[in-house]
Amino acid sequence: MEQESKTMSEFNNFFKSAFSVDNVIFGFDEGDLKVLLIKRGADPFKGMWALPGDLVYPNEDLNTAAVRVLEELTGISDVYLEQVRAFGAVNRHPLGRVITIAYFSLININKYVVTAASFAQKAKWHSVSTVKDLAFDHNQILDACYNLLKQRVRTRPIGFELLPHKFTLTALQHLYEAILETELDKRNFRKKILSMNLLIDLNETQEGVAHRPAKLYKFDNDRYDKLVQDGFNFELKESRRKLMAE
Amino acid sequence: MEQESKTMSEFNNFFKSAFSVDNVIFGFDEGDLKVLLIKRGADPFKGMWALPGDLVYPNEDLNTAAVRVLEELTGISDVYLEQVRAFGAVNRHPLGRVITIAYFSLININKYVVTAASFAQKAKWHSVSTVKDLAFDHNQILDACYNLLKQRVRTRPIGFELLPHKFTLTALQHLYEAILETELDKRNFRKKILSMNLLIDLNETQEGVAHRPAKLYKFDNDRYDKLVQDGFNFELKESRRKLMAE
DNA sequence: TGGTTTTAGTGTATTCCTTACACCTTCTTT
DNA sequence: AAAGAAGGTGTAAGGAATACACTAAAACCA
Repeated sequence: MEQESKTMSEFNNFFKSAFSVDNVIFGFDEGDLKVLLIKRGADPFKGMWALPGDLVYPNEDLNTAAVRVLEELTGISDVYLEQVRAFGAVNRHPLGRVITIAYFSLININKYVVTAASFAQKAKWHSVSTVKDLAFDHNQILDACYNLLKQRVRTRPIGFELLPHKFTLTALQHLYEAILETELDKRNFRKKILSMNLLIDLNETQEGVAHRPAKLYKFDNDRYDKLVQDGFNFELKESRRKLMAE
Repeated sequence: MEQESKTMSEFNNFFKSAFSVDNVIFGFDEGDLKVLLIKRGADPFKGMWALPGDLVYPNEDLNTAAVRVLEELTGISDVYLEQVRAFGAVNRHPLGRVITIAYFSLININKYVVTAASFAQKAKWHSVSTVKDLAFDHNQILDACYNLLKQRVRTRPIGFELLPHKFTLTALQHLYEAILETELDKRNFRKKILSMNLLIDLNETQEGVAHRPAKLYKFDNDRYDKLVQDGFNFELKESRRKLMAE
């Protein structure tokens, strides 16, 4: 939303009420969950970091707009993308009534290419854990998206979307640990993940590491599709806290 | 949304783009999950059943609008209400671009009073399982809300919102069975529910039933609030299907 | 009034999943 | 060839989910 390239009169065309999409684009790098933010070059909130977004064109579906925002900024399409919810507090936008539909998407950070749009908008990856003081209500939006991601990652095998095509089990575990902000037991994690039969052993190993190289796996899309049709429920439990006790 | 009492010129004020809320109001009666629908008295979709909704006023928060729709129609406020998501397909509204934010709410059907608004709009409870051919994209919205309800009811103790203040364990079980469209084992259900210590035994029994009267319980709000603060996770499992086998 | 009807209410054994936990293997580096 | 670093593996114990059947309490009726 709130794209700065629009003139004020174009902007006014969308009012009295306008709607936008904002996209929380997650990536994973250096053992850390990242989010792609852009630095605002114009008021309101000039100079502050914000979620990438845009007003929705009159003849454009919401999902299409979210995909467009992602594609223009990153050059990537065909990724995991899900609507979270609408944010519509009356005063969330200083220039008028704008509600925004929040999306989150998961991309393999290595596929990210700096596009003209992302260059112009000074896009940069930030660690989710340290983000603060975003423009508009974007902190609130980020929180909501991150919470949904935490839930999704437990109940659907979407973590893979954040990794390269080929990955090691340790990388996968680190990803889950970063997202869930918890430590997982190596043996139990592997047992659980492998028991789902959603990984294909590529019979390849890492190269160029200064230790025993790990086996590489890829995600089994075909098998996943079959399981989804059947009502499959991926579930990953956190270490159980004892809460029922009085 | 799409309230018929607006004149065409008032309606036009909201366009080019307008947004509305639609509210899926669930109730429980006669062992059956119900949804409150209104019969449209004007085009578009004149004569068809639709979800209650309205355009959002320029200075009104989305949640406020959803509460207002519920209150005007039913006379009830202060109930469980949650946003589901936005629906914004370009052609979802025949008169122009209108996106809608879907909410669902849970009410005790006995508290429902026929208001002037609900009378004028011919509001009526329908069994969720038999609803079809709603106006606009309202079937799709109902489906999404029902799916979220199924999920919520497993992970949060919100079922109580649909029952009278005092209820029996059998009534509670029937409610869960209706929502989840599955049968539950009586003993296991009671064990699970009671082990959460979220019910207060009122030391009262049913009256006027032609069989052994059941004990009455009420929901323990205070204890629930404490548990929520602590990150409590209510969980109700379905009978486990064997899905991992190849 | 006693028998019939109807729903309420209760316990246990089995199975399966979750958890906790430590050592050997394989590769690189020096 | 020894040290360093991460990879990879199995088992026992505890706890939750499941399956399952009879007795208890009230109203109704003959």
